[in-house]
Amino acid sequence: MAEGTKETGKRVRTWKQDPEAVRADILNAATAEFAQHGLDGARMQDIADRIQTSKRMIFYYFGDKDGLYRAVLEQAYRSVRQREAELDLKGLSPVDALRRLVEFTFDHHRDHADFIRLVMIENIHDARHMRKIESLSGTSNAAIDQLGKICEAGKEAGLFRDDISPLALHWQISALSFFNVANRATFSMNFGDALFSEDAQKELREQVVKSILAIVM
Amino acid sequence: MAEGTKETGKRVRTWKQDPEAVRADILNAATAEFAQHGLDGARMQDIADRIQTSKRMIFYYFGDKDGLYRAVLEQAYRSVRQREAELDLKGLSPVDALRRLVEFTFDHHRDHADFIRLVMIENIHDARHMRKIESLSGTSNAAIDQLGKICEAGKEAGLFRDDISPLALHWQISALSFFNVANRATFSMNFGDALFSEDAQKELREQVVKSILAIVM
DNA sequence: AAGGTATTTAACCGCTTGGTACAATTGCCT
DNA sequence: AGGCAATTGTACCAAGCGGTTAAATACCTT
Repeated sequence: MAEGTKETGKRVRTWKQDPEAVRADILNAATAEFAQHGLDGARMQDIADRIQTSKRMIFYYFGDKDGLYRAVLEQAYRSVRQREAELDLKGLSPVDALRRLVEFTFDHHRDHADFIRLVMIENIHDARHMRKIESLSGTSNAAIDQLGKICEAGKEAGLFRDDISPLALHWQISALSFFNVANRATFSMNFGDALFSEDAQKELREQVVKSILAIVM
Repeated sequence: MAEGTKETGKRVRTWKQDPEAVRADILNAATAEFAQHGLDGARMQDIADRIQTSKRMIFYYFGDKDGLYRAVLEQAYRSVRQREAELDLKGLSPVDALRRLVEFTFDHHRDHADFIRLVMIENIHDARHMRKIESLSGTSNAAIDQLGKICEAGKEAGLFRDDISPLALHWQISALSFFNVANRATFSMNFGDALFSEDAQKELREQVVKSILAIVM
């Protein structure tokens, strides 16, 4: 095992059986494990078993369970924020931009259930661990800025109301997109899974778009 | 300790130091513990410590940790459904009834954070435990019926659109009310806690009402 | 080639935790 | 009075778990 010839891409693989790759593997395995079982439910041994490594290595690279969890959380947030930043709304009218943003958020949440679950888990812990991560402690966020710009443009064009709060708007977009993924299990249990077919999801997404547009117009 | 003279209310206290009260105490303590720490994070010893009883009694009454958790979940859902059923919308116009229902849901979620947390936890477990509870396995639910009646009345009065889905409507009401409580920690972390002041919450609630009304009208 | 450092393996450790064995106690019934 | 079943207290256990010790291995430096 471990031909020791994996390529990270940049570095010429100085020697090591590519410790950065091991680190990355552990991080990904841990992400899956934590997302699936929560912080307390996750097992270090099971994380090691997901890849070809030993429990020892996890402690070697991440210190302890909490450190690993924090690293997972940090990477997850960083990825999401990056993908958010990549959304290009230039050239779109305020209405189209808003629609696009909502659709993107709705789809993005659906496509990244692991991230949603990590956020659920972190909320169960009252965001205790997030708070310790410096790179996440800032209250600034590109998502709000993006939304703020759309709102400004909309107001100037006389299309949107004057009293819109980008923050409250984001709150609502997030709420609907988040719930759709986070509470699927219990919602289905209580009311059936009719809303989660592909067709129903499309309708739901459109309902969300219309809801948001109704708020600003 | 245990004067052995507690009154449950009805029964004349045949003998025992009121085992039903003990059972109820355990259930309440367990509810708090599970809501706070999750299924895996909860400690049987800590539950016992919350009241004047021994770990032994918990196993005596509930079998094992899972059994206790299921009992907690069942009681929580039963309470919520009962309170939902007590909401009286008779005599209100469709619009007023819907507004009232939304406001009730929003407030109810806020007032029962423990229940919300239990649902979050159960979703992390893909509703695995709920599924084993017969009294919850039915897909029927009074909330939808109530909403269905309002929609019917609204349509007949020519106030509501024809193509409303009570289920999708409930989904949206739940989503907004749920997220407000469930994701408060991470949302505050990311965007500050401006939306969670009393005033902002009132505005948010009104925004939710308007959103829902916009869908049906 | 030798010394040094980063990485990896293998075995191990002690505490926590869910769960139990067993006896004692309590009140009811006959 | 004495048996019986429900309830409770005490002490305990085996397994699982996060974390560690110690030593080997691989590569780099000089």
